[in-house]
Amino acid sequence: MRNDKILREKFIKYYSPIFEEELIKQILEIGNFDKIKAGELLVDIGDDLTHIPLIFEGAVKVIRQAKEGGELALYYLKPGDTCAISFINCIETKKSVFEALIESDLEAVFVPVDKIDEWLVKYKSWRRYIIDSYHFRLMGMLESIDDLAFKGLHERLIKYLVEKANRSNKKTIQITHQEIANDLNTSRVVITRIMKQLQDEGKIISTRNKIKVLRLD
DNA sequence: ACATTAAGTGATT
DNA sequence: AATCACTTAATGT
Repeated sequence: MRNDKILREKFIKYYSPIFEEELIKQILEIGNFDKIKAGELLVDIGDDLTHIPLIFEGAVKVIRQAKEGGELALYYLKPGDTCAISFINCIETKKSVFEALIESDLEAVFVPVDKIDEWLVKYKSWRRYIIDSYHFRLMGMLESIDDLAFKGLHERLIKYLVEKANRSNKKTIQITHQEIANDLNTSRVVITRIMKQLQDEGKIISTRNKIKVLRLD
């Protein structure tokens, strides 16, 4: 539509080692290249999914929402990822059962549904990519279930902070206790208390809207 | 200066 | 580990 040149170059750089040339050409021709700002809602529950994103910058948080208020961060999409869950949604023309929020400024190419299906037959690298994506998403969710079932909040919080810091490659993350509580499906007070404990142990420095992760990874 | 939002805390379940 | 009820601190207008 407009000046996508930089995005296209970035896409090529990231995906040409994975996809065969012909497929790259196809995506360049058909895909919608887009940038989306952090904080925006990419997919809401009930949305029709017409495209899947191939990400090459930023991160997306996929959230499960309970009917009555509760929510839980399930997994995160990073550069190189796509969400094959949305792919099956597309094929079945069902509505999304998850919410997807842009965690950090996103750059991705959006591929329409019908092409996904077509390429599965046509390109080996695409098949590999989609199948792997399924696998990774499943493992991501399994990990979330394990954490929820077998780990205490203390441990879950540490992991949350470390992973969040790693995703952005920064030691200092910008977030409130309330937001963390939402992602972990607990209350703010509990997060505040554990946070204080971690601070006393010298593992983090917590100030308003900011947490500096010191020695955890 | 005042209002709003984030974080800290004791007591109770 | 959750909830309540309140306090204190930081920030925006």
